[in-house]
Amino acid sequence: MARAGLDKDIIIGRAAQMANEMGLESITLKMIAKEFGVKTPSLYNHIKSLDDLKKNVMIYGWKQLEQQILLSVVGVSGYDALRAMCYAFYEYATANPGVFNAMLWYNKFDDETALSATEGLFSVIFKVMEPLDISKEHTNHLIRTFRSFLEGFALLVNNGAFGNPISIKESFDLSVEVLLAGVKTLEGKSQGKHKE
Amino acid sequence: MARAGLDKDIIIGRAAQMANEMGLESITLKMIAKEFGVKTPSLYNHIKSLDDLKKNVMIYGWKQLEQQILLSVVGVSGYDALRAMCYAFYEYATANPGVFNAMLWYNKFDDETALSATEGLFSVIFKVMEPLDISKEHTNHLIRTFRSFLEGFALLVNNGAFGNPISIKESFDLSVEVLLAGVKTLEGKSQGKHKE
DNA sequence: TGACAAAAACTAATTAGATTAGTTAATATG
DNA sequence: CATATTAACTAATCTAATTAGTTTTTGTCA
Repeated sequence: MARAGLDKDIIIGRAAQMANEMGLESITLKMIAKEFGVKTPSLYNHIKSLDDLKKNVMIYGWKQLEQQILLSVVGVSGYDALRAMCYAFYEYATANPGVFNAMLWYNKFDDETALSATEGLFSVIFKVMEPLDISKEHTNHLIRTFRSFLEGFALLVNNGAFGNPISIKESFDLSVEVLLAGVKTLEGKSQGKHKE
Repeated sequence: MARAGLDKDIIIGRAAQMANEMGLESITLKMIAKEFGVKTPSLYNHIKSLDDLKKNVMIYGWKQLEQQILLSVVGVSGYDALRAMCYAFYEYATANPGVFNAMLWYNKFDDETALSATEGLFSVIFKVMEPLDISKEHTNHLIRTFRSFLEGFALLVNNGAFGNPISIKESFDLSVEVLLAGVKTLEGKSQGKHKE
């Protein structure tokens, strides 16, 4: 009955890795316990439930992604920075499909922890978009535009839902350019609804 | 032991409805059986498994969506038709969150049935985009662009992941205009990589 | 150092749900 | 009407999550 030296972070890290390897839905507490040479109920000394664990994997993912995105924009600015963030997102999401899956599904806003997991990322994105000549309100909407596209694209790639033989990379490249071109059309405009 | 008059389509329809009401993940065979006043194993006379049922809900959804999209473009053409399709997608996906969820998750391309569920929809989209002055190859990529954005946006809305107080409808409106503006920049261009 | 509180494992048991096997009753078809 | 098929049933199995209650380590402090 020697102790296995487990703790919450170790379990989260391993669960994340296993989720990437075999799919988020496939991981079970039994499997995770086995990885550590421990019986299933022992995990409950560190986590609240399987659902709680998956939520923690979600937070873990957003933190990692924030780091990657941060790295991607050092020394880059303007539309190039926006583009760089898109690629960083895509690379992380497709390289970590299980974790990304958790990021999609446990990312309800009603959850305080989920909120705090993404607020750092948001402030980075805001900083990158600030120098563009785009109104604050448009920027808020555009973040949703990009987020939707990026999460949707990665989801489809990870699920193998793009069946056509045409190149996925080219689709991504073109999509990003189309989005950026669309954003440029908003330069200098304030939001339409303003009664100024 | 009177027969309940079940058949596959009836079960799929009810499962779809229940998925919309309580979430795809929450439905169980026990609950569905109860709805019909039948014991759980009886369902197996009509479906192969719970997973099979969810896959059928997915197909059911794509068929319904195809109808809605078709309706949305009668008498409309060009960019207006593209815009109309976006709105039809959004309305269907958010009005049917459980079914949409199934559409996202069971839509692997490796599946013959999944393929056939969406090919009708694709041909509609192609027809709508044909009159635009956009190369065939760009069109293929752009379909992925729109699909990614639309699935991503609806996913985020349905999950309650947009926490900001800013209007979701305005975000969608702006996003669609940004995408359309981006698409217009491709008019008249053939794909860059061609060695002609 | 030794006692003890807290933490981490464990075993045993419960629950829930999917699924399978084998049985019986209703229905449709000749 | 006879019978084959279909649809329902009961009983049982399996898997996984979770809880309760017990034992063993381990770290701390007098």
